[in-house]
Amino acid sequence: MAASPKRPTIKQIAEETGLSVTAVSYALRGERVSPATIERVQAVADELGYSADPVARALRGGRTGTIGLLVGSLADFWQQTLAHAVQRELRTHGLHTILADADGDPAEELTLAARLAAQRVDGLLVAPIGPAGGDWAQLTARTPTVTIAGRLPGAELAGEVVFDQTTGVGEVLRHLHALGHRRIAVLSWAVEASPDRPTERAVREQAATLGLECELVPCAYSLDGSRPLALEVLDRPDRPTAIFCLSDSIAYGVLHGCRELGLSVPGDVSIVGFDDHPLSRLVSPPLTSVNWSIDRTARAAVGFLVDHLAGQRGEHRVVIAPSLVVRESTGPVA
Amino acid sequence: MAASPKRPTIKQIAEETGLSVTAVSYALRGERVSPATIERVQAVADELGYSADPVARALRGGRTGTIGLLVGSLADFWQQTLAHAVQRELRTHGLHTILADADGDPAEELTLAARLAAQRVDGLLVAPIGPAGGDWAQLTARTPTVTIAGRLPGAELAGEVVFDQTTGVGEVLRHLHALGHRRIAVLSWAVEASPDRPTERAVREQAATLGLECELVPCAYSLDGSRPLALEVLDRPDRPTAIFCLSDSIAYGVLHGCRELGLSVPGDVSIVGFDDHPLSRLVSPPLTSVNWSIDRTARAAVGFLVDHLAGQRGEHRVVIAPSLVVRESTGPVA
DNA sequence: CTCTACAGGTGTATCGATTCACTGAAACGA
DNA sequence: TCGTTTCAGTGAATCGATACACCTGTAGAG
Repeated sequence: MAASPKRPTIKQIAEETGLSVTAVSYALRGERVSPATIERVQAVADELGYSADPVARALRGGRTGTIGLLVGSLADFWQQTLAHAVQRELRTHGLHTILADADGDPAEELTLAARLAAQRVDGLLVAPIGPAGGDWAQLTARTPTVTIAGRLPGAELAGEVVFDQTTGVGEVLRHLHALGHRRIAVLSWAVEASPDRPTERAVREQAATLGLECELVPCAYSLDGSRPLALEVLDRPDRPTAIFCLSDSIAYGVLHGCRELGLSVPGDVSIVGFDDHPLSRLVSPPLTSVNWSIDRTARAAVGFLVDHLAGQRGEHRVVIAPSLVVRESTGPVA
Repeated sequence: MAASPKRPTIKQIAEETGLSVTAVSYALRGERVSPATIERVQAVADELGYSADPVARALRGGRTGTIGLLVGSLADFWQQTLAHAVQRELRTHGLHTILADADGDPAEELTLAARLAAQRVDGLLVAPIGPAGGDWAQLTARTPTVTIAGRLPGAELAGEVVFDQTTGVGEVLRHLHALGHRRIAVLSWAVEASPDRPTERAVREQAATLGLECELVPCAYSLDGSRPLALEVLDRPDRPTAIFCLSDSIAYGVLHGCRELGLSVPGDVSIVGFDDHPLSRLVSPPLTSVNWSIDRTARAAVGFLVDHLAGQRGEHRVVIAPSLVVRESTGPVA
């Protein structure tokens, strides 16, 4: 093979055209120099297949056209879908994506975000798995940051997409209450990291109001994490009549566990999820869940960032309303 | 808030310690300078919270510790899972990931790969959606590249993870044949882009051998792409008795279509997938599919790249064998 | 006919880290 | 004691693009 030919630089164009590097730089952006020069430079650039080196440009301090996306756990199906939606939305704005995955470890989030910022992303989108630790003040002061369904301690935000989890929890609990359920297990993730998340608080408060007996069970975020837990919970003598999972991924594991135990859903136990992943209508039985429009979420988050980058400082907080989708995994208590 | 304090640089450490920038640079890597100096520099670096700027380092030409991962379509559930597995595997080697998503457009793949390379990734992992267009020779000569289940025209590879699709197709067709199926629709993706992929060729050849009537139907890669197609195929008077989907995502859409039409699976029609996504055992009915171990795939691909970066040029091609997982979506023809 | 303004360029410092070539001093063998 | 090697460290160039300060020739105003 030929010795790897280096990619063309602005310097080569300068030599080719007999101009100075400076002139070429301006010409490529269509500034200051004469139309004739611009055209000549463009021609040579096209011929050489030139494109500006993003690394050099980043070092100098300009825009990189790249946004960092930090997700709490790519093992979660919903966050996978979110990642795709955000990536696609960014692309419509001509922006590229760098994805980092904390893989379920909240302690990693700040580190990874810092790493993304160091790569000179123009902005940061963070969908944390729980209230991350550390102090985000410095980082967010330097890099415009938008959160998606999560809080960052000390952060100064360019935008915020909030899920109205309180209302979502309320709809689920009222739905179960109306079906006659009184003893409910709630599988929640990352509880150790943050025992007092608004979601869990909402569960406790609204359960009390409705007179429900709700037990919060900490759970791993993944399919395989929730299955053994489900087996344990369902094996008890005073088995709950319904299980409310704070993510669809968890619910899938529970469904699997029920199948193993030979329990019928919703005959023996009702199951509710909390993301409404596209596949939730296809699992067996189709999962009752709470939908937060992923498209609206992605569009809002990216919109905030793009506006901020364009210098527009307007409204930068949106609340995504939940909508309970009742399918076949919930039914009246036996 | 305080005016955003810039991140500490090597220069600041130099001033703080009274050393030259050069000395600090060496000290931070523990070379050449005296142990006492190394310790002093380390202390100051820790105090300032210094970490080397990856962009500056990249510009200079060194290793960046970052690998680019290009996937053909993040809309596909299997590729989502792959992305996560690869990301996690890279992390065990201390490597970071930049993810790019061609979003189903094979023409985008080369462009995005070039963009990743321009970001100075140390290596490239490419899971293309089909034989991508363009000439990959230049790019792959500059950046070590490993392919996952796909071919890149003109590429010189650091490694290659191949799926033995021929055998996989054979197992599926023999399974269906044994159940009595003779008229089968095969839903395939990205056919326009590459009508003669090995997979499709295998379908044609082995169908002929077994005496099966196989119709290849081009299909979009996503859930919502395959549903309408399924409706169309299943609505024909000479409806096939089985549908073989060349990805689980496609199969999910078909399952949904069957449900809408009130067709029973596998009573009225058998369905087979081709990735064995983790959720395939949970959909209704559980999907018969072909499994290619994602973990082994990710480990092999990353292994090739890591070895190549370490200068070891050994075996760099592995074939992942398929394993047919028979579940409840296939049954004897009525 | 001079003075000014401006279009159209060029030279050079800069971003942060790395690395080659070099220097001054100590250490060492003969 | 002299010459050489090693140690510890410095200066400057480099990677590619950008932006500020400056320079030159020409056109228009007075």
